[in-house]
Amino acid sequence: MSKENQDFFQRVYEVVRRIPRGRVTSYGAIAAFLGSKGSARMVGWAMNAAGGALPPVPAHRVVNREGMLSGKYHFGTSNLMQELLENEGVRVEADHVKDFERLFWDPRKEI
DNA sequence: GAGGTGACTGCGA
DNA sequence: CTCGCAGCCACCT
Repeated sequence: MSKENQDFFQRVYEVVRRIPRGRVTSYGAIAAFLGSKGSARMVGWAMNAAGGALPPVPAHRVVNREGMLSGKYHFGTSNLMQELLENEGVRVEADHVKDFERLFWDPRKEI
């Protein structure tokens, strides 16, 4: 783990923690905001490592570009991610965020 | 040291 | 319209 990697992870966490309650964003949007445009996978990996991060990172607010809960199987249980979202007022149907375009939070515009 | 994998995305067939 | 492929980069075997 190099120093820059840690920094990258920290930046990802910082952005994710700024996502307002009841809103969502995409891996690609975060990657683009951090300057690693084509590295959406790294954002996903950062979420994988976010499990033990403090303060906690609301990884459930990060979905893929279609609003699909692609990472739900990385949570404790497969339905935990959806429950967390619905608990915040985000409607989820068939693993898809409803009104995704309306709930989408773009760090490039909001920060 | 080399090859495979993946919480993604965009483009071409 | 759906399906497949290449690019991306850190981690795991």
